[in-house]
Amino acid sequence: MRYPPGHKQEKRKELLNVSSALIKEGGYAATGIDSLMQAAGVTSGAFYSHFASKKELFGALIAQELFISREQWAENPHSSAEDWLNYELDRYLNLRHVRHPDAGCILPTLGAEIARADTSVKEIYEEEMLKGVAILAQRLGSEEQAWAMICQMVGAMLLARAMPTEAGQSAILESSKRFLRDTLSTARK
Amino acid sequence: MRYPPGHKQEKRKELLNVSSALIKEGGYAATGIDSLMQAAGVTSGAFYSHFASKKELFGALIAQELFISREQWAENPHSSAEDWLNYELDRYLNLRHVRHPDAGCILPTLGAEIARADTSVKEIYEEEMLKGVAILAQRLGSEEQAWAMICQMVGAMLLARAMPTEAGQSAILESSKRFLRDTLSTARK
DNA sequence: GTCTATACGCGGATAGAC
DNA sequence: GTCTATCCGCGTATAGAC
Repeated sequence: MRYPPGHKQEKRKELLNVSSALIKEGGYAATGIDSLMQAAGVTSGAFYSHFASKKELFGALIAQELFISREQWAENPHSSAEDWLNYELDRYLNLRHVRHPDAGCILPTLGAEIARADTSVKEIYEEEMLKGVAILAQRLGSEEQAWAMICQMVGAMLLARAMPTEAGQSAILESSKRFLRDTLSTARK
Repeated sequence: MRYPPGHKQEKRKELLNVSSALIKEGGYAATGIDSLMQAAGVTSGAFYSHFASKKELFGALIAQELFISREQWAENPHSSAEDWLNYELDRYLNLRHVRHPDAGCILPTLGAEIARADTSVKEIYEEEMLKGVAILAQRLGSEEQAWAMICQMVGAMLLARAMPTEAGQSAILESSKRFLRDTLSTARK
């Protein structure tokens, strides 16, 4: 069968999207290529027509996911510093995000596995993170505050997801939200 | 089932200690019982004389590790709020901790896997975390600040460990440290 | 309690037909 | 490109000897 030009690139992207959700849900190490490809409607053999290895998939997944995260910042409609911040805090630190890691930020769910990965994977992570911090620093006024905001949100999501009850999850989310709202507000300057 | 005699209790604790280090290093799912028991000098068959399953080990590991973390807070020699805080920030947010997850806090390295575990495991996590937050809240003045400090430190360690270079790791650690130092200082009250 | 041996399934990756 | 079939190793857990 003959395929239209660009078909392979599109198929690769499709496999990547399906894999991203499943790996964010179940973890990188724990999710096999078989189940990823089954979810995409092909067999595991087809995987290697698009990726050289599972590690390459991991790197591509990180780059794509962090790119998407930055795009979401750009969609924030508010111009005032305070409104912009509140919008971001509500978008990240909510129970829907806690319950759906497959559709959320890659950092709370896969950060520890990136830390255990090869240097080649970590370099992709670094490059994408530095782009994000640079953008955020323009909004907040300093790179220090940009890193602090990211660490706070990622840590809160990580610890909230491990809580067995909604009450416990909310306690963590709301604490971090109020804390960032107070400490990053322009009123402090 | 009867409770084991003292000798068995000690052996169980020894297995737990060895397992903790290896699992914090390599991840819970990725580290097999074979390699854990090999490091402890026994065979995998012996494991099941002390634990009903790998999940039970995971729960016991979480309880023990979070207990140890609380004990470390108690060892802080400073009485003034500012000195106490600076001591904790330096103890947690440093490059040695980044480089040695096997000897460090369980939350950055295993938090995501706790989030994916059974409710029984999460309940152990919740119970131990609430004890810790209560202690920290006494120091900082509110539970909100206690949660915020923990989330910030855990998030910073998670994201710093994924950085491929020491410079990148330090940028994150120092940002979080200065941020918490400024925002949690008693001067704000 | 700990050992050896084993049951049984899933992991990543490859070869060759179509 | 995708399929089926397969290699080979590791995963948890159990059975039975000592």
